[in-house]
Amino acid sequence: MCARAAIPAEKRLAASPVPRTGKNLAAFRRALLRWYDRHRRDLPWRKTCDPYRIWLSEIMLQQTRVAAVLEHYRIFLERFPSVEALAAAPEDAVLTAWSGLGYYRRARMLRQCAQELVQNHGGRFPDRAEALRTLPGIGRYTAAAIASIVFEEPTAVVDGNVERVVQRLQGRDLTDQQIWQQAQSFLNTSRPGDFNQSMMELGATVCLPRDPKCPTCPVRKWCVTEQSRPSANRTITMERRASSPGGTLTPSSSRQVKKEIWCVLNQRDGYIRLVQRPRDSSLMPGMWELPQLSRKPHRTTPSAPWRTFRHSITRTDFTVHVHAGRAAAAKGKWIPVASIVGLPITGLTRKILKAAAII
DNA sequence: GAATCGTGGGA
DNA sequence: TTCCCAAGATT
Repeated sequence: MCARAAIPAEKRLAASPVPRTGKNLAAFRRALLRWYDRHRRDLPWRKTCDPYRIWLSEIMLQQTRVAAVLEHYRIFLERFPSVEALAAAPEDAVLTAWSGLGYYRRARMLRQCAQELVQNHGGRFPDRAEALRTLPGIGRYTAAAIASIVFEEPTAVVDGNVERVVQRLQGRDLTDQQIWQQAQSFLNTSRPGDFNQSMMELGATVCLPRDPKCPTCPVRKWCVTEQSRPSANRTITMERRASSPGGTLTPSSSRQVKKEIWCVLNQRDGYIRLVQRPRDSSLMPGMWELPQLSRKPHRTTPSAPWRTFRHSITRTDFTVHVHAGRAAAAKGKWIPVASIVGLPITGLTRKILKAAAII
């Protein structure tokens, strides 16, 4: 738990109507926090109260699994140990450290935010969610997460986990507004940061989307969904809310588009041929990748691809044939292999170069 | 409000 | 293999 900041009394005492008695509510909070204290995962951003590190973890974790974040988090902090270091860095350096994590706009806004903090806030983070919310890349969730975890502001977070947990507890569909309201009413205002994390942790490790582990759930006795389950051996999965008001579970289940592409892994004398995506591209702008062929090669040597990868980007499933050798690659630049580590390359490129033992 | 933005892993 | 995602924010 991090140091408490001075929070106005009216906010601390703000009470929303809840469908439980005060006694039940207190027991619910106690049970969840007790479970969190005993079972929470040991994660690096849970060992610090440094707002810079908490902020970085929250941005990296947006739509991204913990396992994918861990290594990037460590390396990013080595490279940019402070807001000042990040603010002073070239954008490409930040993108390089972000390479492979995806959603690269997060990295650019992270740097913009750092610059704004240095220029307008003396390099310090605002301690209230309302103020944090105005910074680049910080939305409603992230603002509340930083404010509650770092500064102990009693404000609830709602992410995908919390949404699912609240819906299950209630056993019915709620609008976004109702979910935020419910989360706020559940909040333990003595330990808001820990309580928020306990709700998310529950969703991430117990109240899973498809196969919730109800028998081990610390708050099952307050859960309408669990109570209505016909048998402990059966699992209830989240039903889709395709067209319900406030429905946010699954955004249009458009099926994946399949595409086949060919690219060239062209090496010579310690150099490799790479091309930079347009700076104004909506997809991975300014990042480097292997030169692509417009269509399947049929007269090249060798004609068979060196290797084939599968890689999905947003809604497109790519089958990527990588051809090795000296195929003419008019586009791109010769890049020294040794300098690739300092270049923002796409996740696919990283995957291929690793498979080729180049990086 | 809907569309968009990456990736790797598990069921 | 295929599908579904995971600690959202922006436009």
